[in-house]
Amino acid sequence: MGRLQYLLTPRDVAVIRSVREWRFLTTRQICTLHFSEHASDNSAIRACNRVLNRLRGHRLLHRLERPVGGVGGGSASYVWAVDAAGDRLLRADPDSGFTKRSRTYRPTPLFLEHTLAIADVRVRVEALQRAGRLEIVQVSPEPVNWRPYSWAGRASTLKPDLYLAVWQHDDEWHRYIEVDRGTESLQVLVDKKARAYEEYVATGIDLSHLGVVPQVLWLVPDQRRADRFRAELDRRKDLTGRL
DNA sequence: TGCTGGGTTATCCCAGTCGT
DNA sequence: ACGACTGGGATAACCCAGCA
Repeated sequence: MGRLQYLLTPRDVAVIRSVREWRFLTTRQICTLHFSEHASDNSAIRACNRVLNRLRGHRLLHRLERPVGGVGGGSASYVWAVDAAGDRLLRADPDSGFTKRSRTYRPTPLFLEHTLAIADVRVRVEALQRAGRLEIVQVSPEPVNWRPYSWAGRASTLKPDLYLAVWQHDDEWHRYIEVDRGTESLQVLVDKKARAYEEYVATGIDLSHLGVVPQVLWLVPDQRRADRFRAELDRRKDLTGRL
């Protein structure tokens, strides 16, 4: 690994770190995050592909089988994960924060879609920052953003999909983000997830640590799902729904 | 159902630039 | 001079929508 380190540019390492941090990223997402300085989108995507294939050649990154389907026509982007050498590289750096070994595995399509959707939120926020619309203060994926807490004498862990703090319009916004792909039943969503948020906020942990109580942002596929989610939330008399 | 056009993305190839 | 990187044209591969 020692020699390989000297063959890598800071951008190479940043790409590997990003992929490890978000578990899976598409070529397009990596391009938006790390190849924004090119003259055109075409140049950026070409440069991105070259770098990704070079990293794949060193077994730093692993490319998943080409996913069939996709939105809006065209072949879907490749999906990337960290390969064995990339994982060793990150763990060799004590400052990277990655200490546990990450094994390459074949994710289920549902898990992959959900993970990529979360990463997509992060990429879109990055694009908004570049456009000068906001300033990212903190963005934390799982498991960094997990919040252990104790409720009614039982130990639990709040597991948001994403934690986001941004500076916008002279105000700092804190949000827990839940990305719903419409695949889980609304009852489960409300009874497990929404209830967990209410319990966690009631402990007052965030208020004492952050000085604020972040709201929960639920991202749903369409308006119909949003309406049904709201109705399901309103049916629970013990949930305030103000989060 | 099969064909066609249009849109998107990946890849190949060549030329130019830059650092060593 | 050489290798690595970058930019851009051309083209292949793939999917979707519309139409007969």
